Amino acid sequence: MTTRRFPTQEELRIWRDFIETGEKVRTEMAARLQKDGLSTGDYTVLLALSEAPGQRLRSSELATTVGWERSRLSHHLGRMEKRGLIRREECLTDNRGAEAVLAPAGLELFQQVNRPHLRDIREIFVDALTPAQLQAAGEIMAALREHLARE
Amino acid sequence: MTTRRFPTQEELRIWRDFIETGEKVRTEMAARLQKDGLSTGDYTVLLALSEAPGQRLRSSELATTVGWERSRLSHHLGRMEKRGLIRREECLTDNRGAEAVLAPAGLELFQQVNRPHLRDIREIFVDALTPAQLQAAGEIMAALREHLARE
DNA sequence: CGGGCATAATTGACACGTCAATCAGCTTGG
DNA sequence: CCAAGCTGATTGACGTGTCAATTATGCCCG
Repeated sequence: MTTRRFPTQEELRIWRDFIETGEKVRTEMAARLQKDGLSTGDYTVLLALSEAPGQRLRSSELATTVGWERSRLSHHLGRMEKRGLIRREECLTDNRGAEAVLAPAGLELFQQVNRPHLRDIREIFVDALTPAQLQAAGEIMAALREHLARE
Repeated sequence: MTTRRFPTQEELRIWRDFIETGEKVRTEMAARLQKDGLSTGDYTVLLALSEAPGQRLRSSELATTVGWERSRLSHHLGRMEKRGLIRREECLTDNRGAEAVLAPAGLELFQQVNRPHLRDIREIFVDALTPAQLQAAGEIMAALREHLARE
């Protein structure tokens, strides 16, 4: 069987659904977090730091942990530092390096926001799907990711 | 049975997978389109206009067609107009109104990019999934969307 | 040792998205 | 008819993301 060159109408519809629904879900979650003064990026960084030993991480480790490009992280840390959520320290073992450290204000805000955020995940995502759909979603995401990685 | 307040570890893992994988897929597609000089937003607008009668649409219709907020569309059309991909015309039946019209350069670029883009959808998305997964993906997106709408 | 390359991180320029404010023109009820 | 309010669209400010260039340091090999 030859590989079809183009997607069918139905495949296209699902692709667009995938993109648009993903956008809507992210937007909704971003709006909810925003009410507590955090962007999704802020939350991601605070979560990673709060789980790190000493609540600090090298910039590059943090970047791979959250799956961001270096420069994106650098810009984001700059904004978070300005707001007092984190601070930066020099790395003792590598003078090129920098460490991001969770600041008290950042920790407090994170703790304040975390439970409501988890509830929102349940409300927006988990409660929308049957257990079978949830599992299928996990498998689909894994398949997409794997496929992307091998290109 | 009482509703659990927080997601389980597994549910949380799937949520994060959903967000991160979606981001990776969109980023990959955006990078491919970018090689031809289009953002995903550009493509969305060009597609909608190219399918519209007279290749023109009122701003507000265009906004609902692509599912964007007005101001987002307005900014985007401004950028596309500057590049000569579209132009704006006044609306005859409503003096407040504006119409976006596909410009020749926009049509040409869209036609040039469309087939490669469709191939990319197949490569990145359709080919990564089994037919069953694809169908499941469609159902999952529908469920999420429906759930969001009824909040 | 030291020149050249790799790596850590930042920066600047620019595209993008959201929010709140604004402006102009339509519409309607007293 | 006209003031009040609604609607279509734009704007400015700001946070965010990407790309390319830059800075500074580490490291390796000749």
